[in-house]
Amino acid sequence: MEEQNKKILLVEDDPNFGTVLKDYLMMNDYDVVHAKNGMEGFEKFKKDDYDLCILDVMMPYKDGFTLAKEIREKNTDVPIIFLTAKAMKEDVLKGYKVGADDYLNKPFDSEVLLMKIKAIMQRKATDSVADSKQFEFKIGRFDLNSKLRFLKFDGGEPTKLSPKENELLRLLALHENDLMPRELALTKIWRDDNYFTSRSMDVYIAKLRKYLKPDPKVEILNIHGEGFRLVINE
Amino acid sequence: MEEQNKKILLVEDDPNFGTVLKDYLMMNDYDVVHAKNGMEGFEKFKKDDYDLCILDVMMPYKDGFTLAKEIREKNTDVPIIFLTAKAMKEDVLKGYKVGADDYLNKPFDSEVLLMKIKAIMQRKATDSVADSKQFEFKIGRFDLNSKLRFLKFDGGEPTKLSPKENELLRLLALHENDLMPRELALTKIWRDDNYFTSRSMDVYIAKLRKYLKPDPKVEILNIHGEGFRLVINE
DNA sequence: TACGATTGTTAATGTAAGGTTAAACATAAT
DNA sequence: ATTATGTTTAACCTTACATTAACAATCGTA
Repeated sequence: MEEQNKKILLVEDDPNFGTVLKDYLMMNDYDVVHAKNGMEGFEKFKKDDYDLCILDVMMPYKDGFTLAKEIREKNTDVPIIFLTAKAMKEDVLKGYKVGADDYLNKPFDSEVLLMKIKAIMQRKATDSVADSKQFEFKIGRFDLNSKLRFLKFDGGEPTKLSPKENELLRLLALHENDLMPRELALTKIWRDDNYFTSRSMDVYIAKLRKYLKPDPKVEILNIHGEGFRLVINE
Repeated sequence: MEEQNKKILLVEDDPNFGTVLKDYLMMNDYDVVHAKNGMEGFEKFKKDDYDLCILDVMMPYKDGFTLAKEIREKNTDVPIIFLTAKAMKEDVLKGYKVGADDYLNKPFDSEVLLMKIKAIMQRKATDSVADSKQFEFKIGRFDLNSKLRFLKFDGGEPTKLSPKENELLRLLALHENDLMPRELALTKIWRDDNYFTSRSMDVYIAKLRKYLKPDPKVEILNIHGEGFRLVINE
């Protein structure tokens, strides 16, 4: 069987540098789509599935961080590498907050980039495959479609879920009847674990409980100090 | 209950820098073990489980890469961050080859390190492997699920247990029919052995006895001055 | 058997975590 | 700009938990 090449979305406004980098990556057996700015980058991202995004931070109209945020709203898993002009601390911190997997200061050594890409791809490969491609769940009399972000009761009219509602319910469903640790949701969905994100999560738990009320057999239980449990009673 | 802190192995030969870094990490709620060289680092690594290793590259006797290799032989999963004196390409490449998750050039911003650590831990949190069997016990007609913290009698409605109740009953179950020394529970659960914690433990023993009353064959006996015994009579 | 030390048990207290609602804030859509 | 949508923060209340105190019962042994 032939290995499908990994797909990379490269968003870089400098046409020369962008082209060179694209060619270099393609020489190393990656499929590369090159977008010249943030707008275009987002359009291309929506149109296809990528294994990795490489985003320049400094771009006109829409900078890399803003783009990353938009990408994260569509897809919480895709790895992101930032290219920054200089090692600004602010940039780095902002990058990690948006969920960067790595960042690189320009100019950088292309071999180093290659290694970083390899390391990240490897990480993704070893990440539990189980939760990566699961987007449809049966929750008692509900059907959750996590890709389209809606929840159907008895096959009736779907309720639309917000991104956070959706992610949280999906995480709970992935751990059905089992503990879903607070920390897991906070690091995966909120990307930060502090008092406020924790309270925010509680608010979302309350919202989900409301959505799930129509089926009395479905409950979200709390395990004090640990997390929550989505239980389907028989 | 108190969150279990993440454990970090820090191997850094510069005593000043090492101590400062250790303190900084500990201030940010990580448990840090500081080894002063590669040898010591490997010894410490073998003796305990760590969530992350931070290795200085430049060290006498055994450099960071060699150490990383040895660590990788024992454990293919633990994340490793390298600290390098300068951004030498060779180092960076070598680091990734050994399976580094990230690397940082000295001097670096401590906040950046913190973000990197968070990002890595977050990645690992995804794995969430549940070794269920260590958490389930049969105690006479009871079933204790120590992960979800509940106790079922004859498969009926589960009783919720508090963290301390749960831990204590679990310890007793681990020593079923055998002595569970006071001191063990106090050091493992209360992390302190004094008059008050001891009294607190007695209170919890009383609570457990109440929970276990439905099955007359199950008792918690006291061994004066020694500890307690969870007995299942035939 | 008498006394101090240990254990059994219940209740009171203080603090932390969680439940819920609404307002404030932020951002995207129109 | 205005509206709609999504998220965070604030506020207030309830529940859960651990500790401590108080007092009774029991043990071990002098």
